[in-house]
Parts: sequence; structure tokens; C-alpha cells
Amino acid sequence: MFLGLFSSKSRNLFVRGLHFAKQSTRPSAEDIIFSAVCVNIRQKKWKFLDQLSSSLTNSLLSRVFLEFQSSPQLLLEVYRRIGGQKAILDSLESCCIVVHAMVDQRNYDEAVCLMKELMMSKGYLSLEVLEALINSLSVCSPSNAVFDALIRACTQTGATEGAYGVIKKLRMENYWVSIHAWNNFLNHLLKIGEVRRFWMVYREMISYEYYENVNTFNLLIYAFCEECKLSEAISVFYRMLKRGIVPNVIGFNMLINGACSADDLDLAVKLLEKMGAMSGGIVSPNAVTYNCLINGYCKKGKLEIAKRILAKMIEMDVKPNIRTYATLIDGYLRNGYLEEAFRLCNNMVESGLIPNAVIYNSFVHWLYVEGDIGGVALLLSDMMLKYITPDRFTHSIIAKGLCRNGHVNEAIKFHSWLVEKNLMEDAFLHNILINYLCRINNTSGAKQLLCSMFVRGLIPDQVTYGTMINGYCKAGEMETAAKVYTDMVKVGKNPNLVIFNSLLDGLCKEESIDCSRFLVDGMKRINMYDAVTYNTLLDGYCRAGMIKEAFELFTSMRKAGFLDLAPDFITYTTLVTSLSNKGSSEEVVKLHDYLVLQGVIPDSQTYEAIVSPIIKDLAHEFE
DNA sequence: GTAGGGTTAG
Repeated sequence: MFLGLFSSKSRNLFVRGLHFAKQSTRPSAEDIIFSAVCVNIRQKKWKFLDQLSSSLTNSLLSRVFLEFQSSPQLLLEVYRRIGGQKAILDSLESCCIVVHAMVDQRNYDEAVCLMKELMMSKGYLSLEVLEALINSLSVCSPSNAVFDALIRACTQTGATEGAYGVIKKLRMENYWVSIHAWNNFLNHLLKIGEVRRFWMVYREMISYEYYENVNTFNLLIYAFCEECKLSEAISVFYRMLKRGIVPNVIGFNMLINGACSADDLDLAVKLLEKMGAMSGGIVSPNAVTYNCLINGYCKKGKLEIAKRILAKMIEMDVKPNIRTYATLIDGYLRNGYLEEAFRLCNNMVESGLIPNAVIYNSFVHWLYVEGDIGGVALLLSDMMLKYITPDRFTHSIIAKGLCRNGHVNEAIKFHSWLVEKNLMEDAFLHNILINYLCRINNTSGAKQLLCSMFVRGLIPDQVTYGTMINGYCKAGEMETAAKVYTDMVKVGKNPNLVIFNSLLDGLCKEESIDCSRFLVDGMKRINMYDAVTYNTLLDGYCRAGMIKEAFELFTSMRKAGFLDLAPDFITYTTLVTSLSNKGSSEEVVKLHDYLVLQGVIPDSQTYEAIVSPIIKDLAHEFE
């Protein structure tokens, strides 16, 4: 039986990796163990393997895996049984034999899963796995699909550079990178919000003379939608048609969702209606299509229309799914219709669907917003009773809910509990806690929390740094804020507009007008500024009593109105407050009239507190 | 491979 192992297919591996060169005609000790192991595996007598597994050598393992290459289920079972043993850890190439076997069986999910384990639990680098895959190619049937699977394993574990490294290396070694692999990587870039890099990689791919397939085109549509470039997205669609590529419902859904998020619901509806015509009768709307529209209308508060779409959906024989209900329920909740939301949830249950964590999360969130702590407690215990596992959203919602209802300490305790139970936590949750700690002037607590993130291997994101910076700015600790800013830049995180605005606000509050101006000039140079920037600086001028400068800035905002910098009700409040403190009622009234003519509407609070009394005063004077 | 729920600025 050993002779079979010397087929041309296997020889390569033996020559390279195994100590088979003893040239002995008598079977070695390893041979004897090998055949015993194989017999026991065939008979599924695991006890023998279990006893032996800690002493299996690399070469023996490779031989065993090769032996069972053509019985992938058995192979997988063997691998799983000895997976925790050190031998497996040392023997990346034998693991790759299993991966190849899975790919040969078209069991890609298992292959991806195995490689994720190699990288996540066993700590191999993507390029090490790649090398081992290439080395074992000669003993396994060559299939490029293993590379696709490796790239998928990388993107699924968030190893962006790992995935890109594999693509680069494959190209260098003259292996073919499939369009699927490129698409997978491009899709990953979009998922993590790297739209700029998406376009770079796309251009790179095109420069190697690849042809886009329908999935690539869909990704282009998605990317343009992310950038709110709807007309470009639609033109991609037509470019695809011209190439003779048959569109699918996914591309349409991306367009429709894009239109919804760009607030163009009319276009979204038009696309839904024209789907058939635009695709030559091939594509018709599915549940996702309707869900996108329902979501669009729910977010706009147009619940009646959302409900009509649900009815239409049923009429067209498209079955509403859990997401349909989740979207509608959230829509009702965010518009204050708690009763309706509960009723809808009941309908859903009656139709045979079981509420999931998303639905519970919506309820919990909005009940917290209403301050209904008792209701939340009931819902959470109901969730536990039904064995619905809370996810990281649930945790964040609870933390934020506790904080917003004034129980910051409870939220911190809740967080400690999560840590203790080793439950999911993420930067998001920390951002909430850091924010609320800062709000109650506990910047040192916030800092501790930030440090604890590093200890537990959680990477603070832009928002974490932004929240810390804002906290220090609000506390008037501008130097510390600046230090956090430098730390952030040091770890390669780019500051964003929110962070600049926070810093600016801090400078304005301490009336460092020169610094503020300097910062704003810098922001303008890199084209990172918005209405908040102007309003903040305006507030700074007013605080410093620089009314002339304030008005000049106000005028320039009017001029720049086309750039989304038109004065808004915050501008209004800032100026009006400042002017009324300085006692010049007539200016206030003039400004008020002007802004109202410009379509700026004061919020009622401002109006009641400031404008209304002044107008009354003036009215008295004229009596 | 598209759809739902949670952070940040005046």
C-alpha cells in the first residue's frame, strides 16, 4: 500500500518535506504508525487517533492528509480532531492539503473557514499561507480557486493589507488573479468605507486588461452611490448594457438604495417602475428592492407611503421578510408611534416570523429615548427568555440608554460586566462611554477608558479620538486636546472635519481669535469646512465682542450660500443672542426679518426666549 | 455581492 504514495502526484512533497530517504526496504517505525492510523481512521476509531495525536509528526500528518484527500469529509473530521494539537500548528503545508481538498470538492466555505483559522487563531500571515498553498499545489490538483478562497479569508477577517499582499504576490509569481478575487477585494474596500482606494484598485485592475463582469459593474454602481453620484451610477448601468452584460436585480437595488439615501425618492420609485423595461424584461423587484424603498420613506417620516409599499409588495407576490418588518417597526418607533410598532411586530409574529436582535434593539433604543426604563427591562428579559442573543448593537444601545437617562455610572458598570463576561465589545461602545464621561467633566475617566482599549486590543477609531479631543476642548484643556490630536496623527489616523470643528470651538471658547482664524484658514486650504465651522467662528467673534467681524463673516456666508454654507438657525441663534446681550434691539429685529426672508427659521426655543420679548418691547415703544 | 438597529461637531 505504500507504493501508492509514490505516484507522481505525491512524489514532490515527499522529496521536499519528508524524511523518507532512509532507502530502507523494511517499513520504518513511521510507516507502521502511518498504516495503523489510516486503518483506524477508515474505521472511524477515534480513540486511537486521540491518544496518538499529540505525538504525530509533521511528515506523518502530511501523509495522512494526502491519503484521505479524496475523502474530504473524513479528512475534515480528522483535521478537526487533531486541530488543536501543536503538530498542526507547525505544519502549515499539511493544513494546506486539507484546504486544497476542500476547494477540490467545491466546499469553498470550509476552505475559507480553515484559512481564517490559520490566520486568526494560529497567527499565520496571509503571505505565509499563500506560500504554503503554492508549495502544496504540486501534490494537490491545481486550482486557482484556492487563491480566491484565501483572498476571501483575508477580507472576511478584515485583513485588507493581507488580501492586497496576496494579490500582488500572485501577480508577481505569474499566477492568475481571477476577476472574482478582484471583485471580492473591491467589495471589501467599499464595505470598510475606503471609496478612494476602491477607485485606485479598480483602475489598477483595468490597467491589467481585465474585463469587468456584472458584479464589478454592480460594485461601480455602489461606489458612485456611496459618493452620492447618482447620474454616474446610472451611466455605469448603461455602459454595462452596451457591453452586452445582462444586469441583475442587485445592481438595480444598489441604484434604488442610492437614490433613497440621496433623498431622491421619486427617482427610486421611477427606477422600481422601469426595472422591467430597462432590463429587457429580465429583472423584476425582489424583497430587497421594496425594503430599500420602505426604508427611504420611513426615514423621511412618510409612514403611510411606506405602508402602501408593503401592501404593494404583498400584492406583487413578493414576501415581506424580517428586514421588511424591522425597517417598518423602526420607522414607526422613530416617529413616535410605539403602539403601531408593537402591533406590527405582533402581525409579524402571526405571519410566522420571529423577532430578532435587530427588532429588539430598535424597541430598546426608542424606549430608552422615551425614558421608559421599565419597558426596556421587560423587553430585555423577554429577549433572554426567547434565547435571542444580544449583539454589539444591543450593548451600545443599553450603554447609551443608561447614559442618556442620567445613569452614567450604571453604564460604566455594565461595561465592566461585559468585560468580565468576555462579551463582545467594540470601539463604538467605548465612544459612547467616553463621550458621556466627558460630558460630566470626567475627562480622566474617559482617558482611562481609552487606555483600557489598547490593553484589550481594541483599536480606537477616528470617533474615539474625536470624542476625546472634543472632551478636552469642552473642558478648556486645549493643550491636552492638542496632544491627543498629535497622538492620533502618529497612529496614522487622519483628522476629519468634526475634529477640526471641535478644536476650533475650543479655541473660540477661550477667545483665542488669532488661533481660530489660523485654523479656519488652514481648514479652507484643505477644503475641509462647513456651516458648523462658520457658525463656530461667528460665535467666537461674538464672544470676543468683535461684532464687525461677525457681520463680515455672516455676509461671506450669505455669498457662499450655494456651498451649503447658507446661514442656518444656529447662525441665527448665535448672532441674535450676541446682539440682544449687547442691547441693540433694532439690529436683532432687522436680522430676524432678514433671516426669515432667507428662509432661515429659528427654533421655537430661541424665538420664545429672545426674539419674542424684544419684538414685544419694540411694540410697546411704538404704542 | 444589494436592504434593517448603535457613536462625534455649533
